[in-house]
Amino acid sequence: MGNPLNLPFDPIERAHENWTRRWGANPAMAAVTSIMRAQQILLGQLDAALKPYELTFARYEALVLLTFSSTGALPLGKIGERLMVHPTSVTNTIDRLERQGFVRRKPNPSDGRGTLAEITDSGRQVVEDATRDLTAMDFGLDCYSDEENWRIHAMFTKLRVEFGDFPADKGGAAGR
Amino acid sequence: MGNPLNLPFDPIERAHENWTRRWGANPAMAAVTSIMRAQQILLGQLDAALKPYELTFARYEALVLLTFSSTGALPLGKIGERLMVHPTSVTNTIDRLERQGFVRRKPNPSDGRGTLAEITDSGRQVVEDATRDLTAMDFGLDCYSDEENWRIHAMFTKLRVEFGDFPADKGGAAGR
DNA sequence: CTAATATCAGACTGACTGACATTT
DNA sequence: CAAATGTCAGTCTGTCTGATATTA
Repeated sequence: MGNPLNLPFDPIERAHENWTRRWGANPAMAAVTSIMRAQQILLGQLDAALKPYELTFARYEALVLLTFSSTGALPLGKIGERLMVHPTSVTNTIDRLERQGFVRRKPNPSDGRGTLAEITDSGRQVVEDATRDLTAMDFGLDCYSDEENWRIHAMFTKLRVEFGDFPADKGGAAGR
Repeated sequence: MGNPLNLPFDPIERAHENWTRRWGANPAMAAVTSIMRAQQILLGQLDAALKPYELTFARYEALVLLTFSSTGALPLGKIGERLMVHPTSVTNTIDRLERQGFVRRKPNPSDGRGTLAEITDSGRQVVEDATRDLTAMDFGLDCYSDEENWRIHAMFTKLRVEFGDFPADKGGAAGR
C-alpha cells in the first residue's frame, strides 16, 4: 500500500474516535498508528525513487555508508552496527550489491575472521545519481520546513536514547 | 534489530555529520532516518508485547477494527481500506486469525462476491487482554507526554494529507 | 578456552504482481 | 459488457534462530 488511499475520511482519526468511545482517549495509540503509516508512505516513496537504479533504501544506505569511509571499504559487522540492521541482513544486502557490481568483498587484512565490503566505481556513480534524485524530492518530506524536519529528528532522538541505542550525552543535535 | 543498539555514539547523528561534509546539511535525510529507526523500535516493542497472545501488531489491529463494528463483522475489502494494507495482505492476515480461532469467515449476505470476517468470542477476549498490556506500556511511547504524542500525531497527519490519503478538511484533529 | 566474525539453512511476516472465478 | 471482490501462486525484502567454520 505505497499508494495514496484516497479515502473520503482519515482512517486513523476514525479509529481513534472508536478507541476513545471504547477505552478512552489514547494519544500514544494515535501517535504510533501515525508513525507506522508515515513510515510506510516514506519507504514507498524512497523505494519508488530508487527503482530506476535497482536499489532499495536499505541497499542505498549501505552504499552511502561506504562512500563515507576513507578507504571505501568497511567490515560487514560495522555496516550492520551503523545501519542498525541484523548481521544476516547485512550478508544479504551485500550479496545483492555484489551481484549488481556496486560492491566487492575482500578479506579483512587486519582481521582474518572478517570480510570487507568495498564500493566499486559503478557503486560510487549510482550513489551520486540516486542522491541527486532523493535530495530533489526531499526524501519524501517536502511538505515540511527545515525547522520541522529538525524537530522530527530531535523528537525521535529522545525515543532512541530512551530505548537504549546510545547514551543521552552523545546526541549532538543540541541547538538546531 | 528490535534490540537496543547500545552504541557509544548516535549512528544517525554520525551519518548526518558525514552527509553534511559531503553534500551539505540535510534535515530531511536526518528526519527520515530517525523515523525509520523509530518505527523499527516501536514495532519491535509492540510485537514483543503481543507475542504471549501469538499476535503481531498487524493482526491485533485487524481484531480491534472488528470489535469496533456493531455486528463484529466486516468485508475484507473494508478491513484493508481502514488498516491501509494491501488486499492480499488482508487475505493473509485473516487466514492466520481464522486458523487461530479469533475470526471466522462468512459469505457477505448483501454482496455475493464478498466475504465477511467475524470476530469470535476468543477473539474478543484476546483483544481485551492485549489492549490492557499495550495501554500499560503506552504503545512504546512512554517517554512522551500526552501533548507530545498529540503533536507527533498532528505532524504526520499533515504528511498523510499531502500524500493523498484523505482530504485536508476531514482531519478532525483540530484543537488538541 | 572463549569470544567474535561471517555465512548458511530454514522459518516467518508482509508487500506486491498477475491471473483467476464469481458476482454486480 | 466492464468493474469490483476476494483468492491463489509465486516473487521479493528483511528479520530472526540456530548451527557452523574460522580466527583472535
